Amino acid sequence: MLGRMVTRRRAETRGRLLDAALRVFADKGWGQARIEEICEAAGYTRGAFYSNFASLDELFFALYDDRAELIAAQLTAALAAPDRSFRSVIARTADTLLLDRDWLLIKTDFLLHAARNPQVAGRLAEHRARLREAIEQRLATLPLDLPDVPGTARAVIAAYDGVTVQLLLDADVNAARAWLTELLTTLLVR
Amino acid sequence: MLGRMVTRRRAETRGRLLDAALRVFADKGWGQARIEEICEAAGYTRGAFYSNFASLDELFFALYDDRAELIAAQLTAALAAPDRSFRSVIARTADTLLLDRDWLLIKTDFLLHAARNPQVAGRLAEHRARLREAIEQRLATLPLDLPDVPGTARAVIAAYDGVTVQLLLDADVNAARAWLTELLTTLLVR
DNA sequence: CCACTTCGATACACGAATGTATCCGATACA
DNA sequence: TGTATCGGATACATTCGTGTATCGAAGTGG
Repeated sequence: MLGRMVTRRRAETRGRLLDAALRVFADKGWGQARIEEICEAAGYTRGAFYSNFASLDELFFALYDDRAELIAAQLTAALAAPDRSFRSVIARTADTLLLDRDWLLIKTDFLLHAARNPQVAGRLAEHRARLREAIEQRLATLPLDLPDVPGTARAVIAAYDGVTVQLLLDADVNAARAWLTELLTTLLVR
Repeated sequence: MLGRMVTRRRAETRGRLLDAALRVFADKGWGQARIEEICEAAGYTRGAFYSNFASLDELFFALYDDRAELIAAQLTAALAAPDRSFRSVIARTADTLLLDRDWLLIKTDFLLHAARNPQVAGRLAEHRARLREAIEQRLATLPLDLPDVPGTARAVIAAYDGVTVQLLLDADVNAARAWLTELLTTLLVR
């Protein structure tokens, strides 16, 4: 299994499994997702799964890492773009962070797992640190004269997490974005 | 099973099962908690369980309702007590809301379940509505001259949810309380 | 104090999900 | 195009958790 050559067919299968897993995990939750269900959603049988992953956890971790990477890149890009006002920074940040409810579901599953397994928590902490750092750097460049940039960055993340809960419950992405925008404005403009 | 007489022994068993379930659910999570493990933690076998509950879900819902009731009562009491300053209101609110990390773990499990099952969401919405209402009423009596009381109440809840995530990750209750206090102060005093 | 009820323990049957071993078709490469 | 390797399907054994049926003991009321 080590140093295995990655053929085109193999990469294709792996990709389809990951895509299907995203849907199944979002739908059923990590704990209730079944290997067979993911395979079925991807159009394979369990043979394909065990040929590509050792366990469901391995698949979940791979999926989480992929997406976390993607989100971090998107946020960094959104923050790096030039802006007229910091209000537009806020708006774009809110849009970027609240793109995908499925991802929030999976992320929350992962959060719970991390909360119960300290060794898993590291992966999540790393991801959050990246986001926080990107936010801190952007905050420092805003014409806001903030007394406590790290604290403000943490407040931004807390607001994000708080609005995430709201979005998970009412599934209204637009309302959540407006709400996050309002919260961030309150936190930053005072 | 309907209209069953509740003997002392029965109430005792049910109570022990609920206590044990709280620990097991907090430890393993709803999806991974096994009936047998709960019975073992309570000092019974599965016979006792099936004599008192029809399913694990029924037990979980009973547990959730009990605790939600308790928390709501605690918060209402904390908010009702007379205070010199609103800063002390904030501090006591923060203390009340962040008493018990186990409860936060279970509540988050429930949140995820509600996010995926609209019919379950009602229970949670009801609980949250009670908390929000208690907060709104208290906010109205504070000498703060808030322009948007309902909005501020929602912001308070968002801050609570945001800090909850932080507490789940680093398990530092004192830090979380200080942090929530700071956030609430920022939101209210401006 | 005895008969009767209830509660929880034990034993059993069943179903679901997993992981592995094996096989065959597909794919890459000479 | 022939051949060797790889990838996924299939079948099987096994484990784990559930739910039910039954039994004995503790508790209850007359």
